[in-house]
Amino acid sequence: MARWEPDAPLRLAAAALDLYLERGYDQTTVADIAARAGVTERTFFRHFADKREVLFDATNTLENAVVAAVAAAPADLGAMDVVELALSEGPAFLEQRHTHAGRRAAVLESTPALMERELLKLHTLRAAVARALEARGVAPLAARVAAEVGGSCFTAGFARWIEGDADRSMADCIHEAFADLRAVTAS
Amino acid sequence: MARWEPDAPLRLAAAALDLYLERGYDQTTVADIAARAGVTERTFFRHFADKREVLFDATNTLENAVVAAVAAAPADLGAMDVVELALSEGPAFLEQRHTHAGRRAAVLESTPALMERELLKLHTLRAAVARALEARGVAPLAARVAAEVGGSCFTAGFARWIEGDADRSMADCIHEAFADLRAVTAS
DNA sequence: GTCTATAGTCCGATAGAC
DNA sequence: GTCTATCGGACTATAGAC
Repeated sequence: MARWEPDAPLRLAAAALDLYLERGYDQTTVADIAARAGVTERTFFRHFADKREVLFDATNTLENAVVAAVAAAPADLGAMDVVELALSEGPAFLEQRHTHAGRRAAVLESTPALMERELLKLHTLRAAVARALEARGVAPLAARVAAEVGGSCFTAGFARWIEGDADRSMADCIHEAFADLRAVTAS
Repeated sequence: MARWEPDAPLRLAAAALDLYLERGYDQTTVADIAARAGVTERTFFRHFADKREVLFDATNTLENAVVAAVAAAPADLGAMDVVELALSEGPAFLEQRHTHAGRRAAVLESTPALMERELLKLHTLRAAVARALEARGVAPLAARVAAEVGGSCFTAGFARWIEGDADRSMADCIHEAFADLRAVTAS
């Protein structure tokens, strides 16, 4: 018999999301989260830097996956196509988590403090994509533009995926956002 | 003789920027800022919601100015041209504050907590621009794309203005960023 | 695991301006 | 009298230090 229940970070993240939804972010204390997960307050801060970061484990994984996908894209693709491919295929591991993503998005939307963190993560994601493009030989300015615009399409497509029903794939929704952009900018 | 020195918010904002530069954001307490401005801690929190907000007074003014400029733009301009005009002419009041803007940007860049807030403000600015465009009759999707892309150009142009010497106008730098975008997306 | 500093809130009191 | 800006102190929670 183990001395502790395993997967404390997982239980903490689940407890935090539940509580943020039930009673709101501000009305939830770290002590509440720790108690529901069956650990002490101190344990929470050992796994997560602060009360916000507990909702962003997948976001950090996402960045690595997308950067890897940029590097692995076929050599003959243009910068914008590389970005579209990386941002639609890279985060494939999220496809299984439609319900979770929706619950998480609901909390973010109603909590400016969490939205701030989300925007910072997306900002560093764009910067990482720009660097990965430059590593492929894309000119710095073009890399930055592609990363910025691609990031916006990712956000828009992801939002559409969450709002829709579970049977539409995230990759489809993101491709659709890129297609919308092309249609609008063509005119 | 008044009971207090006037302009407590101005003195607080100046003291905060100075201290954040001198010893860093984390190493500065609200009590430090209040003491340097000659008021109490309590007064700080009446004027600013939190320790970050003290650097964002101008940002809030900016949003109003840009939204007004969108509404006031000539009726025959396309969405993207309206955005370029509003984001280059709207914030004219910042032209006088090149030095201040540079000092502020230096603090933001080295302080993630402040960068988070900055990104949130830019996010709400984009959303406000999109709404203002829709009010002009621009289709929702096109309005959102124009606001997103325009926001990126504004950020890029503003950064260029800060890095350059004081004699280049902010409006010029922002127009240049829009021109860069057109050049890149044309190919 | 305990202790402590700091952020941020709430209540009330005070004093000048209008 | 009303409005507004200040100050004082007590209080909770976050987050980091020891």
